[in-house]
Amino acid sequence: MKLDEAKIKYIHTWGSLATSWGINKTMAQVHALLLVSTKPLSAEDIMETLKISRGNVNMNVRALIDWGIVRKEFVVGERKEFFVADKDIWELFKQITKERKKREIEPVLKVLEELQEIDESSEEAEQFKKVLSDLSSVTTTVNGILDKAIRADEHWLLSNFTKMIKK
Amino acid sequence: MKLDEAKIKYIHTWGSLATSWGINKTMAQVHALLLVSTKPLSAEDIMETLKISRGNVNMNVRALIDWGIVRKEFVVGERKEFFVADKDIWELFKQITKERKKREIEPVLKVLEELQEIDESSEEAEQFKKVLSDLSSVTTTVNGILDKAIRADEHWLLSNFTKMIKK
DNA sequence: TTTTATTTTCAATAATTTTTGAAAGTTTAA
DNA sequence: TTAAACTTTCAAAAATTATTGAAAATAAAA
Repeated sequence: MKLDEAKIKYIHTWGSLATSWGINKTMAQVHALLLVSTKPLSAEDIMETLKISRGNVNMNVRALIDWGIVRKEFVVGERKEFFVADKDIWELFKQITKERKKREIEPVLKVLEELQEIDESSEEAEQFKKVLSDLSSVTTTVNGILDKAIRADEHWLLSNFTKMIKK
Repeated sequence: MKLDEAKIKYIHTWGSLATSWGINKTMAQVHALLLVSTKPLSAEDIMETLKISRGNVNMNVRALIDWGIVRKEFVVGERKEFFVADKDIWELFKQITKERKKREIEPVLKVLEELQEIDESSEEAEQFKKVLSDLSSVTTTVNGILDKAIRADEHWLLSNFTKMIKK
């Protein structure tokens, strides 16, 4: 396979995969494009490569900046803005995990807690409370594990974690 | 809060949350309904409670069965089918993890591998291959951790895992 | 200043995904 | 068999989500 062909294929594949994780396709493609680019790209560059409008580029680039996985970069002698994605994949993984935790797991926990306040003690009410409390318990545990992963360093994850888990 | 009110709130909240994980809202609501129901429910029951059409119930119930988190159950003296969701939340977590791994993580790994076959060795090509190999590496590691989690038992996760991770 | 370059916004439009509901298919009972 | 009870399918409609593009806003240069 030729390099440019592979890059395009990667960008498009990443976009499709994103959909199943509830992530906008174009947002994933913009990130993929920046990730495999050797130099900072302007809004025009992104528009041309992905064949999307200026407004769309603007919205998605800002969403990526908001997620903390893309940043603006100034290029000497250029007035317009350029964008880059950090090439450190472990950092990327940590950042995405951190954001999804905050945006999606923590709100779940909050709702589950609220719901447990039921002033009823029938058999049925108890069963419902048990389901909620089990949901909280598993979610809290997963949340805790992700916290540790975020604080860990790459080497630790890749070697020790795997070994420890094996048991 | 009153029990029925809390159940309805739980069902609706779960539906909204599902959207951000790329899961159909109604599918999540049907599952939530079955999870907090004390008895098996028929298609009619689900239609009435969630105010959705017969076709919609059928599609989503079958999707849930396909995910392995809902099953048919026969009720004596009744001709039609009834459905139940397993109340074991740890099992539910494991089953969902298993399915998402198979449906979403493993295809990513496959694509990443394919893409690495580039017959070019420029500086740029090497950098691209590095990104792909790092993506593979992190994804493989996560996949492995999830494998262990699936094989583990609840008690192990809730106590030991958390302690081990703390280090 | 004023002009020019660039970014942002957002209503309108397009694309995608979900839902409906009626017809076709299947199963059980009479 | 035939009829009734129930389930499945799927094209059309509705709902949701994403995208466009031109106008407004902002920032830098003349």
